[in-house]
Order: sequence, then structure tokens, then C-alpha cells
Amino acid sequence: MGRTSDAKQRLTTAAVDLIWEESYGAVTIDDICKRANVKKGSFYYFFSSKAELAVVALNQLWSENLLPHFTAIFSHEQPLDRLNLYFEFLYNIQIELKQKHGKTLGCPFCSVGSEISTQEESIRNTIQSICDSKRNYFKDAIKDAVRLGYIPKCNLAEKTDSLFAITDGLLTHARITNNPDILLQLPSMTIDLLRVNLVTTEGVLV
Amino acid sequence: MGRTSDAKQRLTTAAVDLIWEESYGAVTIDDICKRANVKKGSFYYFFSSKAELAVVALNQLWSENLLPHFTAIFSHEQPLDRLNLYFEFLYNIQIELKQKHGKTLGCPFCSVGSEISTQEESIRNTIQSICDSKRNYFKDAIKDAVRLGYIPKCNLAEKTDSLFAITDGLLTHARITNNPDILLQLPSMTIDLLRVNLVTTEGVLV
DNA sequence: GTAATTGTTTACTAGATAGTCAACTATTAG
DNA sequence: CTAATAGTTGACTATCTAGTAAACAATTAC
Repeated sequence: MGRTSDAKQRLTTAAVDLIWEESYGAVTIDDICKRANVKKGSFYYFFSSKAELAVVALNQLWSENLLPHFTAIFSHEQPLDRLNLYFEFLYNIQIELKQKHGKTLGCPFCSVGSEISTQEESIRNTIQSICDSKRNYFKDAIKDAVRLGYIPKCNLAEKTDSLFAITDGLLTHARITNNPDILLQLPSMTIDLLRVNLVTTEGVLV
Repeated sequence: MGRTSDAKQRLTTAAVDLIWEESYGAVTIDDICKRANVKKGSFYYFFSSKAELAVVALNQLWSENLLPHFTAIFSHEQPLDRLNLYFEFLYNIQIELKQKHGKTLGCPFCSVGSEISTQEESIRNTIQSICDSKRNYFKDAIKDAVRLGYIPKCNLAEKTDSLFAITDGLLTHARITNNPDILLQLPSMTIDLLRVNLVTTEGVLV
């Protein structure tokens, strides 16, 4: 009962948009309110601080906007196909964002995480747990690729870390250089990084 | 002639310290002045804005604090040794910073670049050119490793990008997880990434 | 010494920003 | 209808922040 509203939703959407495009520190509560068409009094009705909003917004970006794609992509049977589809997905996002904003925005979790990890522990924890979720999709794909003989046996944790690091590193460089095209190298980089057995998988890879 | 002072130097040092530890956006001109023991009037005598100071500070961090180490490390004859020495150097920096601040600070160029690349073009350009310089040390090492037969022929630009991305990606994750130890995987990751011919280089590596 | 140059200090303004509060509005259960 | 609940609004305060300006202090060339 009581009055209903989607103001809270508008605030989280506005927060993600603005923070992804600019940065956590550059965006003020007033900015977010203006973008969401919400008065500041209402902001404080729903959230007690920018950090609290950011935690909700980042979790929502992950679970509502990205997780469904991860679920779909990483449910493919061929583990190396999963990775290539994921790389394509990443690239398409960056192209879309660049068309919209004129800027390559990279990964919001990386950008925000790198920005405020030393300051806002609540946001750091949020991002760390999102990273863990992503990491597991990589890990399972690599595990399956080993099991199916596409790549040699290896230190699973280390391979996962390197795959994760190379994607986030490239996304960061894409943002810094405002150039999404370096992401196109990901499939080929991954073949080397995972020491993919090209003979065995000639038919599987593109 | 005229009065002499090292206030400008104190300001750039303070700026690097604070921005590396926190973020560009979280640090105010007042913060930098306080840390440097410089009054704000003097700040504006030397710089016209925080962005201008940041450009000078980042360039100085690179050319005075880091470049000498790069020059020393990457002048080694064995290209794979150069990389391993560099990884060790990176790790030692992060350990030192963690002992000092209790936090793993990662790469300042990545953090700041990721934070403000969509906003302050002058800083973006500064960081991009520093990245290019770093990239060339990697590139030369890889080129030499190919020439000396330690790694197979490859797309040099792509290999350089992946090596650069994996180091910066790991540094970013180290900051986000406040854990420098993942950097210890870099030598082993690089062996896979470069498809190092272990038979040929058995004596060279480690 | 003194004039020119270089750097310092203090006090100031204007505007941005976070955060509060009390009055108001809409919705629904009963 | 009405009372409880859920959300909205606008005006307000206090503080922070960027940026300015004019007087002052130190250094050196002459």
C-alpha cells in the first residue's frame, strides 16, 4: 500500500549511466538526481549516500543487465565457443557505447573498482564479488576445455586469472585510448594464452 | 634571480602520492596543498588547475621515478630476463606500498587513466603517451625473444598488447582485491602467453 | 642600496555540494 | 470516508572547494 514510484529504479539507472561514462568521483548526487528527474529529498528517502546507491546500482547492473547474457553465452556446450561469444559480446557493448557517447567506456566494475577500492570498502566488496562471479564462468570454460582436450592440462586458477586479467586489461586500455578495436585481438590472444591445441580443434575454432 | 623554492616539486610529489593512494577525483587542491605544506595562493602561482598539476605530476613520476628502472631493467641482454626482472620490480613496488599504506595501490597510470580518460583529455593524452613508452620496452623484448629463438614467430603488435594488458589487468585486480600476490603469477603466465619454447630456453628462464 | 624578479601569505568571494526537515500528495486497507 | 503507508517537494543550512587579489618577503643583478 501507499504511493508507488519507480524513482528508485530511475536513480540506479542514472547512477550507472553517469558513473560509467564519467567516474564515481566526478558524479555528484545532484547530477544523478537531475538525470533521474528526482528531487534530492527523494534521493535521501531511498538511499543514505552516494556509496550506498552505487552498491545497489552496480549489483543491479550485474544481476539484471549482464548476468542473463553470461548465463546464455556460457551455457554453450563448446567451451572455446563460449569464450569467443563472450569476446564478441564485450566488443559489441563497447561499439554501442562508443556510438552513443563518442567514448569507449570500458568495464565499469574495473574503472570504479580501480578508482575507489582504497576508499569505499562497501563498493570494493561489491565489485570483488561481481568479479568472482565472472571469474567462475571463465574457470568453468577453461576446465571444460581441458577436459575435452582442446587445451593442455594447466594450473586452472592461474589460467583463469590470466584470462580475466587480459580481458580487463584490454578493456582498460580501450577506455584510455578511446579505441574499442583492440578488443578484436582477444580471440587470437586467448588461443596463445590457453595454449590451445590448434590441430585438435581445427573444426571448433573460427 | 628572484626567490627560490621547491614548493612546485613538493606539490607534484604530494599530488602523485595522494592520487595514487586515493583517486584523482577524491583529492582536492586543498588536500594537495596541505600535504605539500604550500598555501593555495602558491599553488595557483605554479599551476592553473588540478588537471595541469596532474599532467606535470604524472609525467614526472614516469620520467624521474620509473623510467630509470625501465632503462636499467630493459637493457639486459636476455629478453626474457628483462621481463622477469620487470615483474619482480612491479611486485616489489606493490609490496612496499602495501607495507606503507596497508593497501595495494596498483598502477597509477591505469587507475587515473581509467578514471578520467572520458573527462580530461590532457591527462588522457599524458597517460596514453606514457603507456606507449612502456609498450615499446615490452615490444623490443618480445622482438628480441623471437629473434633469439626463445619464442615462436608471432604477431608482434598483438603479443605486445597482450603482455601489456595482462600486467595492467593484474595490477588492477591487485588493487581491487587488495592483494599483490597475484602478480607472482606473471612469469608463468608470460611463458604461456608468449608460447615460450621451454626446451630451447631451459637454462635461460627462472 | 635599490630595482627587478620570483615566490609567499592571508583574507576574501562565489558557487557547488551534502544533507535535513516539515509540509504535502497519492494509494490502499478497512 | 479515514487512517496508515509510501513517496514527493522545496526551502533551508553548513561546509567544502575553486579561484582571486593585494600586500609582503626573499633573492640577485647592477
